[in-house]
Amino acid sequence: MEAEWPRTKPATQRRVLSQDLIVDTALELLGKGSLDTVSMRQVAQTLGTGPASLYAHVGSKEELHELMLDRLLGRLPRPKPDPDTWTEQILEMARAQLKMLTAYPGIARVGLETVVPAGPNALAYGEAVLAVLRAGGVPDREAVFAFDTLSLWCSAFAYELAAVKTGETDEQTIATRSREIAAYMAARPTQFPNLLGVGRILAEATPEERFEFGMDLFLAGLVGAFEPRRTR
Amino acid sequence: MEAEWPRTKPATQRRVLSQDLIVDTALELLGKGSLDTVSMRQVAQTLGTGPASLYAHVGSKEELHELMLDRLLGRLPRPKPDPDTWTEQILEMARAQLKMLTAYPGIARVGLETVVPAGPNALAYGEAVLAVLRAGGVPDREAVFAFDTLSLWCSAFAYELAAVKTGETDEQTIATRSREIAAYMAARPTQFPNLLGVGRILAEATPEERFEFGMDLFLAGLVGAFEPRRTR
DNA sequence: TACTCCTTACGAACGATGTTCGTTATGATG
DNA sequence: CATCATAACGAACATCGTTCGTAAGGAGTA
Repeated sequence: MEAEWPRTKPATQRRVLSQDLIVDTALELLGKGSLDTVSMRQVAQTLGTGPASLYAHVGSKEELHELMLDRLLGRLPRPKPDPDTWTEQILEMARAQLKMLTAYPGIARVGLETVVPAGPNALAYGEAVLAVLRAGGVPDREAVFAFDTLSLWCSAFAYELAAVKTGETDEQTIATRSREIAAYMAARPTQFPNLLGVGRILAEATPEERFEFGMDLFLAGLVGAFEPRRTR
Repeated sequence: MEAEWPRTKPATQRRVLSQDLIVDTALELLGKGSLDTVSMRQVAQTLGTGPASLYAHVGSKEELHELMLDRLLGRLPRPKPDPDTWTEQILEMARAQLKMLTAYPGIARVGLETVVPAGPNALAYGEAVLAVLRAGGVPDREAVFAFDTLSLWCSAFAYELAAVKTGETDEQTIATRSREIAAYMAARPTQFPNLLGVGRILAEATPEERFEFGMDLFLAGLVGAFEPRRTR
């Protein structure tokens, strides 16, 4: 039995990295942390290597983040357009989008920061939303703008939610702040005649309620915008 | 004439820092850069000192950012509620909010990340918006939710715009990407029957158009939500 | 005036980040 | 079997937020 000769290079054979593997690992990390925990070093360490190794498959951290978002967008449902139920289809798609964005907290930020979502899945999803809108009779201009508004709304809402989800903003901190605010306003009743009474409505509302309210406004406004006299 | 004796301590007398001065300096930096350029070190260096000196007046970078946002919120107009023109007043306030948020690109992110905006100016502005809404006859619940939706919409839109404004995403990069996307879709016409034709509508639209479209949807939906049969 | 004490200023350092450079090793190609 | 493009990787650089220990200034008191 021979003592092992000290190797100058690691015993394990050369790692086989790939863009898919990196994106997978990054998504796994994102699933249990915020976007900030998905650093080049963390991903590399999870893969048992150093950060420099990733740059052969990914141009930058930003590019990695966009790849992650596109991967997730590929999992969204793309229902077959139905002219009769198009508003419900849009609702369904928006809910799925929000659910996905909050399941991977922090990825919403990528959607907001990416100026032009260029991934194939992003385009396919955009095509799907547009198809439903146009099947519903929404004119070209309104459909495109509505898609734009809808994407922004979902991403923004998910982004706001992510701050709480990831635990980077303590639940107790929120409670403390809310109490401080209430006390601050209560001490100046003449300054806040409106906020004082109704502030708790927002505090007690669930995120789902707030999201649905926005969606209701969006859909009602959209229908009214291109069918202003439907009942006539 | 005597040669100056080398002093062990800096020649300038002790600096007089203050929270206001720090926030002012930070805002000045933000005005000509992104939020990332407003680092503790940059602010300190602009003030001619080290980063540690700031922590006597500001708890953390996050707190500094919130202070900056609150300062800016204090400059927004708070019109006297007018039941006859309340929708125009809301429009005016939203436009002013967007203008401010884009004048200091990157500050919108703070608004999105801050779970509960607690600053006095944030509260005063919320009170003002709520006052206009209620003067217009919007019921309590709808008014509060509408305020929430409106804030999120403005912040999100400004955040998206900031990426372009600060130049951190090159104008040319956008053009290149758009061309790539167009080529990608043109090569797969059966896959993008809807996007292909109307994609350029969005590309050619100005940010103002997109913002106004969202505001139109918002206001139309809001009016319809609590006055569903106004014309009866 | 002399002494004490508390707040502020600040240099230095710690750990972590994204990215680049130069150097190996590997697997395919000729 | 020799060659070579490319992936892997160790080390380093500049930057970041934050903390610690120390020095200095002014206010309050004897």
